[in-house]
Amino acid sequence: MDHDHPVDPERVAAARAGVLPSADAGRLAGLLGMLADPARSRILFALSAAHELCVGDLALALDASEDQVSYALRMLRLAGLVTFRKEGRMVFYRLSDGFPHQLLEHCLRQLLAIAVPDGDG
Amino acid sequence: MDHDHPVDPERVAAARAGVLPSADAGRLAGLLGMLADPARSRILFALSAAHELCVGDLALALDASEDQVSYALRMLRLAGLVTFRKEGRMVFYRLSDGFPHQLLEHCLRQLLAIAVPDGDG
DNA sequence: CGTATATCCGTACTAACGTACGGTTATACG
DNA sequence: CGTATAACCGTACGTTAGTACGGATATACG
Repeated sequence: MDHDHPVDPERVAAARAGVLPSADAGRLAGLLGMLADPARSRILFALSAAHELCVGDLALALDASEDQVSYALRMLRLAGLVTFRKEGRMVFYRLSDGFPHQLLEHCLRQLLAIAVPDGDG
Repeated sequence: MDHDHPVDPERVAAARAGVLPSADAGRLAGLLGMLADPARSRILFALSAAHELCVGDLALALDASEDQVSYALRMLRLAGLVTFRKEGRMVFYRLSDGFPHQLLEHCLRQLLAIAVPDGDG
C-alpha cells in the first residue's frame, strides 16, 4: 500500500478530530439523500408554507402527478419527516413535530444560493 | 384526472408561494446529492478542520481507500466545492474559496442531530 | 348495496450512483 | 536512464433509487 506514513501528521490529526465518524456520516448521508430529491424538498417547502395539505392539493400546488407526490410522501413518512391525519377519504399531511422549519428553510435556501446556476453541481 | 379543483384554495396558494420552482429544486437536489455521501461529507469536514491535505493523508485521516478518496475528490472537484494545488508529485486539496464553512458545518451537524439514531432515515 | 373518488400499495422497468480494477501520467531518486 | 511513488483516468460491475402502471382499500353519496 502506498503512503504508509502521513506527510503532515499534525494536519492529519486535526482532520481526524474534525471529521465525522463513519456511522454518523452514513446517517447524515441518509437524511441528505432524503432531501436530495426535487419532489420531496418541494413538498417540505409547501408544507412549511401551508401548514397542512391533502395529497391532491399538494399535487396541484407542485404541479406534479399524484403518483409522484404519493411516492414522495411515502418516503418522507418512512423517514419520519411528515405526519398525516385522515379526514373522511382524504389524508392531510404536515411536517413532523420536531421538524426544524427555520433550519431547513434557511439552510436549503442558502445552499441553493451556492448551487451552480446550471448543471446539477 | 381526479381532484380537479383544490380542497383548500387558500392553502394551495400559500404552498405555491412558498415552494421552490422546479428548476431551483433540481439544482438544490444536485447539491444535496453531492453532500449525501459519507466519503464526500467526511472529506469536506476533514478539509474544513485541516485546511489543506494531500490525497494520501486524506485517505489516512478518513481511514478510507485512496481509490475511494480519489473518486470522491473528483466529484467534489467537478461540483466546484474543492480546489487543489500541485506540489511535486503530491496534490493538496482544500475547500473552494466561496465555500460556506460555518453554514455547512452548522447545518450538517444540526441535520445529523435530527437524523434517526439507526437505519438510514 | 353499488358506484365513484382519494389515496395507498406492490411490482417491473430504467437510470443513476458508488466501487473495484487495470492502466496511465508525472515526479523523485539513484 | 530506469525504477518507484502519488495521483489520476476510464471501464465494467453490482446496487440502489425514482418512475409508471395496475390493482387494492376505504370512504362518501345516492
